Amino acid sequence: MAEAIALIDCNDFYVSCERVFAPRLLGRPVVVLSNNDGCVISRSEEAKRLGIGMGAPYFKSRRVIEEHGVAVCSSNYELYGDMSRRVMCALREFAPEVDVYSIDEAFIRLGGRGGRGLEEQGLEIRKKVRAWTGIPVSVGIAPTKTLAKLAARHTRTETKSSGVLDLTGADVQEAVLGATEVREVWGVGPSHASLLNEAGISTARELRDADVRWVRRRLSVVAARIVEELRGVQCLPFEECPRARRSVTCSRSFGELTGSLEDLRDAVALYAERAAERLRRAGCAASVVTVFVLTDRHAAAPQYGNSATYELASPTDTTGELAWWAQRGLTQIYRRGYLYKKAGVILGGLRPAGALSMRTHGDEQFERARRAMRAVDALNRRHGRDTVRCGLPRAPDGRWPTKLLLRSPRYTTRLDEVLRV
DNA sequence: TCTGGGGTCCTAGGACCC
DNA sequence: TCTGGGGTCCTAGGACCC
Repeated sequence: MAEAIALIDCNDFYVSCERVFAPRLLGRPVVVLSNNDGCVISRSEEAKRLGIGMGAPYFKSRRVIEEHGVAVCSSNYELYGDMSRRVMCALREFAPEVDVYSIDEAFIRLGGRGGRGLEEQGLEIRKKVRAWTGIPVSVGIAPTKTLAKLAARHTRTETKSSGVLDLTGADVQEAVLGATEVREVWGVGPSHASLLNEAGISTARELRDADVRWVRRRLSVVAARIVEELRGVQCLPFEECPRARRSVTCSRSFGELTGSLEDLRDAVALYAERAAERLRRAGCAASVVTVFVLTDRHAAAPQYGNSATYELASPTDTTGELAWWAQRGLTQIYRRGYLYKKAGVILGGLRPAGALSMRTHGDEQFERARRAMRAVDALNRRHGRDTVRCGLPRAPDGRWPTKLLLRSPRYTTRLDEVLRV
């Protein structure tokens, strides 16, 4: 049996995570909101049927949510991240190499295993992941990643479906591609979809059969690769090892607007700290620091947005140094008289932190700072985030605790929040 | 009143070089 | 009359993903 690629896609992932620990949410419409309870970012099937849009502002769906008694959860990324790790662990039982694509999706390779068919293997994966983690998944099986994505999506939207679709056969490919709109193809966004539609290409099958040179010219090389992938030619490699990160961002919209530099300083200090923590967890050091501020683009008030970027003489992974540059940038770009909605810190020029020993050698101050970071990280890992903080924040948790009024307990990662029976 | 956060890659155009 | 040709690097902005 020829090798095939399977995409395992968790259904309505954030909602499903909430349901694992709160069975009262089963069978009823549920949505999960973004930070500040701003947008709907995950919906149960029941909620989708009520017409609640993906990414739609919460306040716009509020009426339908109240009318139909939709359960509403603030996002709980600690829980989702941990559940994701469990799902990926389960998948490793089926294939040694798992290509983790996002928090709720992964590719694995499927071959002939003891003569069992691909669909049968897909059903077993689905059953086991469900049993071990409580998360329902869809499985798409095909010769390429793009076709596997298409298969998983198709089986999820079909009303009578086993949750598994084997798209390796020519006939089933023909039928499914013909029934899939081009804008549903992975990598085709709204802009490319309307361009393709104008050219008379409206289904995935028509895109597959389009002139690849024309697609290359009018869209991009990425789009040309999609065409090849739809034809069954592998262009997107299976990635056994996670690719090296290129940047780390920490940014937030504020619960309320502010015009004060002091407020922005607090926010930027917190974001720099968070970004630096993530940087160290990834085992990286950064040599480029960017800080940005933005006003509320939805407001009628005067708009302003700016950023400052610094290239560091030598890379670092210490919070103090990174935060210093972020503050310096903030001083540069801050303008009085505007009401700010959002700020953020981006760390770039990433490289493995191991190479820092070059710099450490002979730089005692830097060496001390790095030892301090290791100690701080260890304490925070052991006793919970923000047990130790860097610098002197005005408020223990920043000025704007992100609004998370409806967040569920972090069942799997906080001892004081475990499920009580 | 109320619109998230974190990423990647590609392209076009300008600056600059020989 | 008649203005080369080819290359690299950088950046901003666009498009897409979840």
